[in-house]
Amino acid sequence: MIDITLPDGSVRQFVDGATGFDVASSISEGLARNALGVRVNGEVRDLHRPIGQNANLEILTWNDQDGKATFWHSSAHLLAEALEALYPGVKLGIGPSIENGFYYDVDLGEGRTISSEDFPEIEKKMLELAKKKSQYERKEVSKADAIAYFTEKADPYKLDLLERLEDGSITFYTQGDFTDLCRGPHIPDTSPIKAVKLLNVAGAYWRGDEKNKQLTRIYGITFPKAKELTEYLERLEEAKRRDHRKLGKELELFTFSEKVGAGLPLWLPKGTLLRERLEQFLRRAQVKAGYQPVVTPHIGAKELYVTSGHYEKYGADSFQPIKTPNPGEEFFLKPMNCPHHCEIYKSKPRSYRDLPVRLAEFGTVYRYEQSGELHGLTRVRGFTQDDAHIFCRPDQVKEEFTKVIDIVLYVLKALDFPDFTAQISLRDPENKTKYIGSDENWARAETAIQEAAAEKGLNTVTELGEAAFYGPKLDFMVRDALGRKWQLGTIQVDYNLPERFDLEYVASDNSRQRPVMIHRAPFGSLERFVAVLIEHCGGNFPLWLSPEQFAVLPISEKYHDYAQQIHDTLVQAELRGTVDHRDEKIGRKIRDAEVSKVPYMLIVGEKEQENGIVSVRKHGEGDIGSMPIADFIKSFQTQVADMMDGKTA
RNA sequence: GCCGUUUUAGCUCAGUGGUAGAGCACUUCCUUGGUAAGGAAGAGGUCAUGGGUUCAAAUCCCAUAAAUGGCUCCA
Repeated sequence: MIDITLPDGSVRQFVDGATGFDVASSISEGLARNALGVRVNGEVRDLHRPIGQNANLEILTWNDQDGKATFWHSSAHLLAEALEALYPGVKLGIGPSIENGFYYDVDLGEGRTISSEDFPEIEKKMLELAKKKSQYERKEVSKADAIAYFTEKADPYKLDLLERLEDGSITFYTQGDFTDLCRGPHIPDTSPIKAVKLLNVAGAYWRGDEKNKQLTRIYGITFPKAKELTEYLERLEEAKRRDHRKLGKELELFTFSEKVGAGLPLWLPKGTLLRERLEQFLRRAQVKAGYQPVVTPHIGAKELYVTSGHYEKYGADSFQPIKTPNPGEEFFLKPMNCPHHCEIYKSKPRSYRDLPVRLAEFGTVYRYEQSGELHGLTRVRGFTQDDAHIFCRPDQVKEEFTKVIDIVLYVLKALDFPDFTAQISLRDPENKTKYIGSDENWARAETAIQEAAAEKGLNTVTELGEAAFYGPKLDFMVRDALGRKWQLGTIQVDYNLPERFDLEYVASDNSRQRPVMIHRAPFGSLERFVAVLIEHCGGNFPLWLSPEQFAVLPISEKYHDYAQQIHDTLVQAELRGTVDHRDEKIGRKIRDAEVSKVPYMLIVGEKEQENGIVSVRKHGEGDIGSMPIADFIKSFQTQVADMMDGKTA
């Protein structure tokens, strides 16, 4: 008999050959029906594989991320089965599950292609195969047998994979007429796959190496219920509607010009208002947190980057040097602000009493990103970091880290990103030599980060080996309104630059000590942040950020003077907005203001002019009644203050 | 950077080897209208750029650029 411990802590006994399915059945018939797999002591396995030992066991269903992954991985096999049926001789690469769905890399052979026009036929085939309720059967095979099988099948990619696998660890999975080399696990049979949608076809190199042959990658997603597929497709549509590239154009926030150059955004007046509001917001918070604003040039002499080490590492892949009439003199566009800030630190001797020194700059930097990487505002070649560098003593790292976390949390709250996690990136403990800085300092900083994050109650994920070579870091990953993940703010400890720039402070014992440097950017970059914000709020910005907070809409030109008067009063109260002077009917003016997502429309005609009031219409909600202008201002300001948590106007 | 796709008016997009199209936006006029599109007229294009094939190219071919979906990359 084996003892099975369930997630609620209860322990049940089963016969030796018992499977996850038996455990699920003993709990409830419904659970057994919906079970897709099991997690045995943390390892995801097939539902029908004997457990074979005492274990902590969890039944995985569609509601579990690992359950979904298993479902999608099994769907990838189903796709492969369908492709083999429809495209005889197709060679298969790999077919994993991904965050939303799965893909399979295939080699169709010379002259054959698949396009989205072929999807319906493949989808139909998949559904037809799924209905057969074929079991996914696991079989352990010897390496020799496996090689024989795929040699027979003439599948070079599977043979390539097999070369790297050890005998004794090889398993095959078979469903219907299809057998694949696969570690598993899989769902019990194909029947729960009820809704299938192939999404995309793209090229991908075998093993991600461009020297290898390019395979056709087919992306798809499946669901146990047709309704869920419909909802998923609706979410994709919504994401398209919210695409910052589309909204950026429609709301006149930013543009690109081929003449100016790829990846170099031009901020339009409304986008600039938005961006400046964000800057101002953070600048105020930073002043309160003891930061000192600085300004540094957009270029730096080559020597600066030789010292920082960036010349050696990135020089050849960057924008190339700017030459001067003076032979041999070279400047680089700055790819980051840190070296300049190091030089500011060095501008005078620093005492331990002076630390921490916190230098902040909205610094515009230029990086020559690969042409295929450019994407709207999220990946550009010129962008502005909300950068700051904190130079502190090693014993201050934790406190400084905590304070930076406070700023990031403040930003996320004010901008309405309630759902986020923090990723702590530490050294790879197996490979300490590839990192710069003393073991002691690393240990200290890593502990400091973990403690600071824990004390702030952050929901964290720790990744070993993800640290930069120069120090550990903490990245904030937000989830937007559509549930997509974005990396935004970052906090990084740096032991490298203080060393390279020979930064020092005089300690209490008059010795020279090395400060620790902390890089941090709560937004990451203004470009990227604005892009994420646009998609998060679908262009309906928080009131305090909205480039155009109100539009005064006169009923006819007889009320233009009164409308202008209202506008001027609001501008005096530091609200931003316009008067719609066009010779159009009120319905038209309202429609246009709604489309451009203006939060408040103030309609003025005879009635308003006589009584000295405005009729207020709220975006997306409609008429909310008439009031004196002072009342409107007051309610407006209260709303803004609430959003900012009363800390900033 | 690599592979695929795309590029026609300010925007969104039709279109065909033989005189360049629509809707919206824009300009002017009519209309002075009360909570999501009033009417009419007009103006606007080297069909991304450069080559080639052809009697004839926006259309077919090649190159370049940019955008886009992926891959690789991201100090």
